[in-house]
Amino acid sequence: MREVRTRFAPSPTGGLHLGGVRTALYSYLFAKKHQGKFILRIEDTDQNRYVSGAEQYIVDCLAWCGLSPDEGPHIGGEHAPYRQSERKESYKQYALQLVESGHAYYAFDTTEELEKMREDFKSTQNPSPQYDHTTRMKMKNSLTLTNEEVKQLLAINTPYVIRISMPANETISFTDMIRGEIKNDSNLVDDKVLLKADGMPTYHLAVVVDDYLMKISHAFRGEEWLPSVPVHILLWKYLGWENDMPHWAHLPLILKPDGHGKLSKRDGDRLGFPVFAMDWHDDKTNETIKGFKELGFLPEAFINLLALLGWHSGEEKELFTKEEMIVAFSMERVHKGGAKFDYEKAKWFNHEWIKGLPAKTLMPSMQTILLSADIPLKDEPFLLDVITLVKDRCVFLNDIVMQSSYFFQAPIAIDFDAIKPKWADDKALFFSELIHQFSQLDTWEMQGIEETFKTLATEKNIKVGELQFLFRMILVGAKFGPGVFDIAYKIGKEETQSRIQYLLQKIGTV
RNA sequence: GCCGCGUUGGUCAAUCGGUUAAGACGCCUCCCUUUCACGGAGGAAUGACGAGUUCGACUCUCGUACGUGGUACCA
Repeated sequence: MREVRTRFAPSPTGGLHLGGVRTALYSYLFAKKHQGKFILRIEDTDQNRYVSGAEQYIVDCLAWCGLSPDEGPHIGGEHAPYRQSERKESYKQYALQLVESGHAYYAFDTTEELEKMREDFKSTQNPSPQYDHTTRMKMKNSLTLTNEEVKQLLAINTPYVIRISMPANETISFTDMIRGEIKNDSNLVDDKVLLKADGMPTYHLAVVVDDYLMKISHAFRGEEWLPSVPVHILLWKYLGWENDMPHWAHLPLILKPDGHGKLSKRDGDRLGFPVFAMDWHDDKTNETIKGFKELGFLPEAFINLLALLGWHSGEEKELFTKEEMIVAFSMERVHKGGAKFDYEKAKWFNHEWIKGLPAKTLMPSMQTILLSADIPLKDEPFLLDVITLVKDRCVFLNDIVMQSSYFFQAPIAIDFDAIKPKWADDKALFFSELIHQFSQLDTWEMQGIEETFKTLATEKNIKVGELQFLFRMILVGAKFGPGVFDIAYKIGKEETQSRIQYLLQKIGTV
């Protein structure tokens, strides 16, 4: 069996969305499962849609997800270059080879002439006429022109494209790894442009040539490519590479959670969740579109949730590390139907991952987040303890700010509305007495704090629970966080006393 | 319009001819906790429709409906 080589071949036109990352992920998992190589190829054949910075962004996203390619434009490899714009010259010879063998032809039609043809042949039965076996003989191309005329046009540098000549009455079939045998009628496929007027290949030519040259064994891509497979199959055949053709797999689409359609880049803002792996800044509109990374997703959770969107191991397990996925993954278990993206489930994956990872692993990223939120951090052992205490309450990494800031500074806002109904003179007395009793403590240990608190409550004949609630409001300022005695212990005796003192003063004035 | 692909609870999904049709997310109830979570125990909710094959169909076949993709010198 030949070496497994998969590729991820995005166009650098903007942010990398969920579907793209998933295609990369499946390609990566499949390659790694079979001890193969995962290649990144940049398909920048469309000059008009090219966006500078997008390529580096793609590389960064893959790195963040832990899907680093074995070969690619930024690292090289034996089949370099990996950027199609840099391979421009090599495509033309193949296009010419096809003209030579009669499987392709020159077409000189202008945009206007093409539009006119579409207009002329338009009917209710056929609202979108194609450049195909029914119309090609009415157009301006090397099939309708004499050899002399063609030579003439070429000699005076008339712009031209090279189109594939789709055969009539052929059934083109192939086996898709996910969907099984798929048949297409060649009559229904148009004469796709292979080489554009600017000399660049279209996707159709480029993908075949590069997959061949780069020895790709398995080609995965989105389901939207299914209709053009016949063109690609024929190209492999006409170029004489049939035996080297990769195994195809067309991945199901990721759909919008509401309404209908393929999940698009614009759905993010509209529906309030990210669709890009990382923040994407659009220079044209000067807008930044939020990414999963910046929103506080762990890369482990991100690829985990993506993997399960269209693939299922067959077991009940849902949480997978990348290594586990490599072992469990198989193309046979990828679904045929599209999946609607569910952000709630995505959050659940992240929450599970945060709960599952040790505080130490989480610390670097959480530290960065806290620092950028201007939280006055203490030493690392202290931070580590705090993270251990609160991480289970964080759905996003960024939640650490809200969940832990009161460990580092007195609460900025106190929910007095929640306190007042429960406040009374005996409570005030209790807390001022508590400050005093805490002062008597030789050591500041959790057990001692709790005992002191409860003994005093019993003495004063006040329900412990009620006092604990108030104590929480004093220390945290709101109704959340871990056990109050944990918090008091962690922030220290002085700070605890000072927060009680502060409230005692404040409560009289509000 | 035509062509391709698809269709199990609201969502992700198991099942590969015989089950009370798993499990997860979300939702609801209760327990734990006078906080927010976590955790625990329960609950509601499903085979698009119609034929056919078969002793038996969610599973196979066909049709219909619906969804989705394509129908570019974009990928």
